[in-house]
Amino acid sequence: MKILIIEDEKELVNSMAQFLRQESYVCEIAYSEREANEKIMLFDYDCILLDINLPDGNGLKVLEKLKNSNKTDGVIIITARNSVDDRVKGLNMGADDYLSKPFHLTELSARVSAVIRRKRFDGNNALVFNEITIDLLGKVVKVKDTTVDLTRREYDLLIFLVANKNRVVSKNAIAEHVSGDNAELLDKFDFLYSHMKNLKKKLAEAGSDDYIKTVYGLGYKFST
Amino acid sequence: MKILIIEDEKELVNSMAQFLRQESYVCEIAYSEREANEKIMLFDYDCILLDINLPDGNGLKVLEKLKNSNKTDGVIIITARNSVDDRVKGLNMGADDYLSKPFHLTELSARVSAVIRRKRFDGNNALVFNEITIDLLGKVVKVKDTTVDLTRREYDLLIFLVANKNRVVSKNAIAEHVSGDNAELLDKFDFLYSHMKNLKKKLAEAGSDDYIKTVYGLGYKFST
DNA sequence: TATCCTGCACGTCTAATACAATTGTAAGTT
DNA sequence: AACTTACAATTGTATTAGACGTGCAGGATA
Repeated sequence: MKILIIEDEKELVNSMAQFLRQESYVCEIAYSEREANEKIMLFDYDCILLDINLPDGNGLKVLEKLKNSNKTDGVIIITARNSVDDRVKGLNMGADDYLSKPFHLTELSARVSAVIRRKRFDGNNALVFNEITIDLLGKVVKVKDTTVDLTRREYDLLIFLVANKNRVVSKNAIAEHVSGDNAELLDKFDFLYSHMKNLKKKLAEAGSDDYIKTVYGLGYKFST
Repeated sequence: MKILIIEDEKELVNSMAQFLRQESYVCEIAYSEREANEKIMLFDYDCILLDINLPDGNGLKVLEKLKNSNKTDGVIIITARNSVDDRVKGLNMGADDYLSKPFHLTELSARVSAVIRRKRFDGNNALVFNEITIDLLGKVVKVKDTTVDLTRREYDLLIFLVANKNRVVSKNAIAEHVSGDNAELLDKFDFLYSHMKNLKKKLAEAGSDDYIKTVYGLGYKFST
């Protein structure tokens, strides 16, 4: 899962990013409205953390732009202690949640997780595809009652595919979403092939059908 | 175990929190309805102590909100001396227990413990996982009749893992729940590693199987 | 005082990625 | 059609960063 943090206080950003990465999110950072707009137009994020008070503009403009495009990113606005006004405006403009400073990082993490579940998985805590069960909260994948021990990357991969089920997802999209590597992605899919192989293998060994289809030249598709 | 105290009399709050911390609970405090609502929505608590008479609103509203969301936190309402009415209303709205002022701190502690057992452990006073037995009342852990002497932190750790059995709990979550420390530093997991090591060692020495699995990069999981 | 908590330094080991070799697919060419 | 060619994708192996375990010691706690 990929998160964009739009916030200019570097110290705060760093601790946020560090904490969320520890929770296995992929984090990117924008320090200004300009940067934020660029990133938002270029990439998809599962959740955007938006500080309303930016140095070079109003954070609400970022939100407006986002909502005018047809992006589905979840948005949590971050407001100063008592600016109820901004908070209300933000929620009216389609933000999914808010958080007022100062906040605990665990609060942040909990909210992010909730927004993502709401946006990507209809608010479900668990997903079921015939014999496959995924406990999103416990991060446990099962095939007919036998637990499949997945590594972090394998789990991320599966979740991303499932979040886009019945649609083909490109390798670029996967790579970016799972590893967040901004290095030139040209032909850098080796790691993806590896994880994909291991994921498929583990699922197959546990007795699952092949729901992950490779679409030659395009990417992969999780279909039911 | 984590408790939220919603109460505006600072002196009372302090003695409650101090006492409960000595009983090795992690305590947080909300002095108003607003604060309470924020915290409740953000965090999971094992038990919430709710004073009905708050300065900025009616405590019953907090309860209502809590029960309308699908949170599982246990609730003990605290009422003034003779307000039978509030007490009845509260219980009807799904509170788990009540306590009328003034009360002994030992009674408070006992009720908290009871509510937590009911909520988190189906009302059991003891948990059994094959050869492991945990006496929640006596805080005694046994492996096949031999008592395992755990320190406070080790015990807390075990209980937290057990309360989330068969799910992966992140190190962040553990640290928060067990120590309540919000210091956000790079090496903040060292103490966790230490306690985890000692806990595992003691259980193993007593002849227990390895129910605590480390999920590399994600956290730990107690699985049966 | 004795026990326990927590930070530090160092060692170990897992899993993530890079690298290399093989197989599979879909075009074009004759 | 059969063959060729250019990649796409799979698979196995090697390397390495970083997550985790461990022993120890000073300091807190009770």
